Amino acid sequence: MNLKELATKLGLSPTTVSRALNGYPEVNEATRERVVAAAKRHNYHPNTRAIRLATGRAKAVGHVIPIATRHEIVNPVFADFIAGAGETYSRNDYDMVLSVVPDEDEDQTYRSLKSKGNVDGVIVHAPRMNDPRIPLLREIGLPFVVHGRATGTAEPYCWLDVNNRRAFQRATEFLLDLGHTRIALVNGLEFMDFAIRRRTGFVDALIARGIAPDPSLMSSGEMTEISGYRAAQAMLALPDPPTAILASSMISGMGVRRAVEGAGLVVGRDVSIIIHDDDLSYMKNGEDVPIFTATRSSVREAGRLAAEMLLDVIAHPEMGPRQRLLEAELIIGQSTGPVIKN
Amino acid sequence: MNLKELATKLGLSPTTVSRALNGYPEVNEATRERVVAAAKRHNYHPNTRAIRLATGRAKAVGHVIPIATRHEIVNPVFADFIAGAGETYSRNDYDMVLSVVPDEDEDQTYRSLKSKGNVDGVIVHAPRMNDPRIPLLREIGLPFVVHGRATGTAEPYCWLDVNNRRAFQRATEFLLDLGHTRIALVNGLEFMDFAIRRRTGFVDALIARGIAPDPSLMSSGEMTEISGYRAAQAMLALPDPPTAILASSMISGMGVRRAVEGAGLVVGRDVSIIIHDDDLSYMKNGEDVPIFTATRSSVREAGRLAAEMLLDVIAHPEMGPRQRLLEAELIIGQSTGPVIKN
DNA sequence: GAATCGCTTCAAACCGCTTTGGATGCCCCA
DNA sequence: TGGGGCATCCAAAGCGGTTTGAAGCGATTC
Repeated sequence: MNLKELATKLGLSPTTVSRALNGYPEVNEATRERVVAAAKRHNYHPNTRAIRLATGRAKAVGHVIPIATRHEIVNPVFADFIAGAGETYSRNDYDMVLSVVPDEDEDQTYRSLKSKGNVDGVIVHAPRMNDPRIPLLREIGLPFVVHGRATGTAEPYCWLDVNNRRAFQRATEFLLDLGHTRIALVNGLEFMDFAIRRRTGFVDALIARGIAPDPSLMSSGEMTEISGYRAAQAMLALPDPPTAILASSMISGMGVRRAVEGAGLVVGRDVSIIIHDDDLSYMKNGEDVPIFTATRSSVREAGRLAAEMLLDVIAHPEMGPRQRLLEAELIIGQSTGPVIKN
Repeated sequence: MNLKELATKLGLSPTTVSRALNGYPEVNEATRERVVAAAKRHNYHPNTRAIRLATGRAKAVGHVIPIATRHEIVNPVFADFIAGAGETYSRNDYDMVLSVVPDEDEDQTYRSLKSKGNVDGVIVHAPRMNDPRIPLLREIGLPFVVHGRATGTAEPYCWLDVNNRRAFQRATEFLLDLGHTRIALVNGLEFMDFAIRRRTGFVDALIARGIAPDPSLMSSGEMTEISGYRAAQAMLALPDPPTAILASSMISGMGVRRAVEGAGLVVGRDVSIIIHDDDLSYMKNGEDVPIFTATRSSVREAGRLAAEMLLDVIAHPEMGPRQRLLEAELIIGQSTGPVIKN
């Protein structure tokens, strides 16, 4: 069943039927009801391909996933973000198209997405310092929203980010207030923008209390269990080991916990741990793992909001770049406690 | 730059230009080269929306992700599968569209995907027994490939699956050969088809050796760390605890390991563990976690192959349902050893 | 009673490509 | 020398919607 057939069946022109279904004002209310009823009865759904050609809009949004950087993208955080964004798209009748490409093709993928008209906009994932994708997308004129920020980019652009600096600053202050002075950071890869900001927050908080950051208590690596384990294990073997550790994710935090327990120490008593909790839907802090003190910010919610922002940018590009900074909450769990004096 | 403009610039008709670019034989080779060169020079890319309308094909494949079942779908296994399938789509110039919908809307989503013409086919994820999606998709005539199988479905359909039964049977036999007789299964949710098959393989192997399966050594639940931990912990507390445990995933296997170590036992000596390893790209057995003995089958490769199968079905529907059964390999790691006699 | 106006409706153009059904020119052979 | 065959190329008709410009018509206005 297509428009023309439906129109014939109703004894109306395609024009009127189209307008009736799309809520245009210049059609008689009685006619509209007749049309809507017939559409439902005949199970008529306008052909998306035709709509797209006629309107010149794709009604679709792209997410480009480079695959050589194997750890940072195909990961649970990404899956949750996608799930959140997908909810927004479904609600707004947009398609979400994922492009999985070798990362040397990423540029070309954006260009062809634009010139072939597959999508109306894209979400940029995992920004790095001076991320080249931002000037590229501006140049080719493809609307975009960055999940995170890219330090070093001069021109304003759309982004949605968690206040990573502030979150880690607060977490560090919380540990300092508990009397800890030997505090370690098990960070993500520090070419990622979020990791840079987290370290900044951590360092700032220490300096504000007159504590010089100790390089041997700061590590950077992939946010895996083993990576967290190794970093923590090495630090705990130092002559002057940390009494508190900040981990950049729940996964690496689990590695940290294993290292602590493996050293015969008790989490929350001998060593405090604070993690950053992305509130992953398949691995809840306190439900799927024993509860950690954490800076929490739902990455799924971030996906929802970033998608909303993108749809808004697509609908109203004239309104200029939007930005939004989400604050993480500090959840007090059982993995932290006052420093033990001896 | 569109077809008409390019044709004008070349002094040719759109017909000829289109044919030249699409490799049709009825165009002079010299002309074709001229056209191809001009297309490249002007960076011409045919508009996807127009192609789709004109050809009546979507050049896109759908993956429907229901969201209420929070654990089973938005999980790392799914992300890896998607990544694999996405590679295939990119190579074949197909779009991958993800629909994230509340699971009560799943039926309606398939129907509208079909009638609105957004996709040419879909992949069905996480099949259950007598899965209603299979008759539905057949009814509405949307080509599909199931990742896994649905026990109870009479009519033949396309699927790609790992031989879960055989894999768990072999793993169990391996443990039996090491002298274990108290072997436990920490399975996934048993309304999922793959979990049913794994249990079957496990039970069959025991019975073949004259061992009656002990219900208290068989658990079923979500494949999370904590779930594996709890199940193993309970089993180890039994009067006659297992000396070997089969875990349905690496994640739950890590929980099992933690329970074993927490009970003061040594993995691979006091208690053997075998996991099923989906060969996840962000969490490699032996690289990101200490090496487990495992039944291994790459879910990412499964994604690649399932996508290829689907594209093939779309291109040649007349060739009927295809099926493909992948065998898992048995990887001998350090988490298994002969039973200790006492 | 003619001109005007708002409310409805429609015919036709258009989006940018593919594809059908010729048309043209040229060579070859009877 | 005329007709058939082949190699090229093109005009025009879709694909299934949206959108522009205009028309029909009863009511209102002067």
